[in-house]
Amino acid sequence: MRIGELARRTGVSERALRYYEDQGLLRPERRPSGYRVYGDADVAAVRRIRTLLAAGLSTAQIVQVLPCVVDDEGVLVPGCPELVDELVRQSERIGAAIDELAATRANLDTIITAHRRAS
DNA sequence: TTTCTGACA
DNA sequence: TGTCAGAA
Repeated sequence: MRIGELARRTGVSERALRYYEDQGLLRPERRPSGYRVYGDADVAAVRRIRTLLAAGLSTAQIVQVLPCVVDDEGVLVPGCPELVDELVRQSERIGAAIDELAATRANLDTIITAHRRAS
């Protein structure tokens, strides 16, 4: 199928699909016309890419992760142990970011409260 | 009509 | 990522 159909079947824009290729996430074949040709497997691949992206992984990480991830009714099961290691660190960084934001909000709320009481 | 590449009031 | 241009 060409990019238009893949876009419809995955709900991902053609622009994004070309971007994924630039990042090495997808490697469609090329027709002599230059048109990209995708296989049915790419529909699943795009879905995996989307969920990985939604999990906060960078395209660079996904390039390495993709080959070691296995299907399972929508849930992605990482196959490589090295990968799990990196994902754990990724999760820890998110946790740290959440803590920092919470602290920032606490400070902000203190200021807001002070303003209201002064008004 | 569809897709391609490159570029950005 | 959207979107527009200019070409195939």
